[in-house]
Amino acid sequence: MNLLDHIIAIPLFEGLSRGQHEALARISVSRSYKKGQTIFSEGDEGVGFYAIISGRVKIFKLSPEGKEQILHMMGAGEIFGEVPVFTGQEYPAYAEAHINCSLLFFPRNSFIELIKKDPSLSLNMLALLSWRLRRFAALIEDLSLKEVPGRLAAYLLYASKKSSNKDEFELDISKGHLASILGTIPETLSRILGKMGRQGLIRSEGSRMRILDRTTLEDIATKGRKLENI
Amino acid sequence: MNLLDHIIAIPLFEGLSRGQHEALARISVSRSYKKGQTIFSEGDEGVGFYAIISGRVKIFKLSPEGKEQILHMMGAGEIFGEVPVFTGQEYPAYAEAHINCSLLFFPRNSFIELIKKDPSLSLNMLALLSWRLRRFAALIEDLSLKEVPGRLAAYLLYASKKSSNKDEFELDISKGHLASILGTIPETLSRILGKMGRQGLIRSEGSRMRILDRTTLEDIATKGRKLENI
DNA sequence: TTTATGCATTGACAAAAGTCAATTTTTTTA
DNA sequence: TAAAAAAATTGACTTTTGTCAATGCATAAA
Repeated sequence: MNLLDHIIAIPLFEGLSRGQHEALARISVSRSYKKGQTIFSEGDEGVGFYAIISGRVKIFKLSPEGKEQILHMMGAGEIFGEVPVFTGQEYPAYAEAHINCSLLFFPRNSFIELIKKDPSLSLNMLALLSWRLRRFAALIEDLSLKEVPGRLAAYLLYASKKSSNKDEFELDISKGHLASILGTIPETLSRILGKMGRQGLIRSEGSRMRILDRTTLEDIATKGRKLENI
Repeated sequence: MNLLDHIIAIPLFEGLSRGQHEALARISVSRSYKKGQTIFSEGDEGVGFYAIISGRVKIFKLSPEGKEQILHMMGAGEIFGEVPVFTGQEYPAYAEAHINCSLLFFPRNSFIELIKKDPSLSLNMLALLSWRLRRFAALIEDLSLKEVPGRLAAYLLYASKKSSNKDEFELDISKGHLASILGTIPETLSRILGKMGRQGLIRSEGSRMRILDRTTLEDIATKGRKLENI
């Protein structure tokens, strides 16, 4: 697959003209990262943003003690590092290759030039940022208004919907990472998964999950219903 | 002050031409809200966004039990409700007049027309959304990686910086609202303020706050240092 | 002034989540 | 395949935060 095809496959650039795609191809830079490699750190100068051609990228914050809160796990076609492109400041979080990654880098200045000439490109970008704000608002709501079982139930329902909408699915991240996404620690996650299993809500074998009682999970996720203490 | 002057005073529209300001004036609609009145609810169709001419607006999420998490408290010159303008969906949170408000409403379709003709307007909008993302990322970090004393210390330092950067300042919201902003409840906030007072970090008399030991507060806010148990 | 009304504070207690350490399981790689 | 490393689980315990109820305090209305 050549560069232009990769660019056309990025949803952010959907609906743009051939000429716009070519202009984007001209300013983009291909970069590869090995699993575990840092792409940028919080506080680094925001010199441009990235699109994922293949691989997965973890975006996260770190506490002083080293605990991480994952903000996103991103996959092919997704964009990250775009915030400082428009505020002209540092990256607000860390980005790390979760597996080997092939990325396209778009330098800030060239991209701003392009967008100035091109309102349709900026409308796509506005939609992307708005989407992200919506997801962040939901995450803030979860973190502050729900307890861990509620956040986990919401995640499981979301994950099952995302992967074919069947009751049985495979977690595509480790449980340690899931704990971080939920804003908790592996021990707590493990205990709650255990409780949910004992109550017949789910079956969890390694990364293989099966939802057994969707209704109760939904009540826990959205109505704040509690888990029994078994 | 007339409509055009109000529009010129909105930071989002900074740097735009006279003609652009006039176009914005033409599509805008003046609206007033009394203290406590709902401006929109989560789930309402996103028909446009608002700018605050005067007053304060509370943007918040509600848990099933009715507990609220404040996402923003906004004041004159600020913009809210812009997310569904670009994603074309519902408002993702509630907006309520915190005191009597005078607002300008910008209908979605007219605004999109304007932005399509005008890259500089969209660059301003992109910067605004990016700023907001940055703030949300910081809030997520606080909620998931810091305990309540850390979040409170960060808030106090921020509030003192915002209001003249002196050690003494006035809280411009009630303590109940502050608790919600910090993702906790008034009782917990009250206890932690008490502890901080007894340890000589702050003096809190009603809404009048004085910072006595900035260094320790900073350690609590950023390094996860703990409060003594007094 | 007196009486409401809403907000803030305090105490006793309960629940939720985190820490630390030990152990088991899984995955990696030598 | 075996050994080593990483990840997940479990138990005992602590800390943090929330709940409920009572009380105090201030502001505003009668």
